[in-house]
Amino acid sequence: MRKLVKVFKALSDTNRIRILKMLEIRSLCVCEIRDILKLANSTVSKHLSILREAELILDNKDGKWVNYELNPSASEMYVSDIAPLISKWLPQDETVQSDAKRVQTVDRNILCGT
Amino acid sequence: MRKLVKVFKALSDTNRIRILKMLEIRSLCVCEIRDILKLANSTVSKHLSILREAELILDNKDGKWVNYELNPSASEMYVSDIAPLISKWLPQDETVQSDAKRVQTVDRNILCGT
DNA sequence: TGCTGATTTCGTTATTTAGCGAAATATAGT
DNA sequence: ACTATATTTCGCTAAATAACGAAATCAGCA
Repeated sequence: MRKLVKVFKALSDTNRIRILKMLEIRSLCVCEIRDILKLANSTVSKHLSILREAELILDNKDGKWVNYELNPSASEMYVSDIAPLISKWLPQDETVQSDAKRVQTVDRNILCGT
Repeated sequence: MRKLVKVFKALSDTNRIRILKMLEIRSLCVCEIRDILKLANSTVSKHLSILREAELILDNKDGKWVNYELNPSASEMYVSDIAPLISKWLPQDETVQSDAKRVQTVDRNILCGT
């Protein structure tokens, strides 16, 4: 029960839903997400830790970057069960669609180091 | 998106999950739920209004009682999509099981009027 | 080692939420 | 109309949450 509620809490925030939808496209680092969501780094990092605590995503260190990706383990709920539902319930959400475009073009090497 | 987040928020509370699981068994009034959850009437009423706002449940007036039931409309997410997932993710949760027993025996005519 | 840059943690603030009891509302029966 | 009772609304408090900036951490590189 505790786990279930933790997952739903993780899902009950617009920015975290946007992050999950973006990670469906490809894995991203904190500063790429920060640039798209227009939030402070620390805020994005907190959202990511909430999603990680709920075991919805994984983090992979790659040098100075941390790549976040959807948790692919079959035993986890999100990818197998929830993600299709969110897609079903969010048909053509404008924000999600514009985020998706940004994900295609965003480049961590240009973004960061500001 | 707003609707989606509202549904997840409604689902991200242990007492509200318990209420939904109980309503899968039969419709209940506020005081029956209050007796099982051991919360104040006003608190239960608030939880029910959150679930109703998310369109997960419906209320039917029946004299002085208000019967709450799962929203059966096929277009609504909970019954068709979420409820099966919760059942899958909450196999044999102790609290849910003991709530289910209480639902069988609880009687509004005895409970209320204290 | 020391520097730079990406990320996380810490401390703070404003908002939201869960809970309660008391007061208000609504309905059934006298 | 009056009373009893089920439910909702209101006002409040305590705890949780989202956001930020500053400070700390961590990895690569000179």
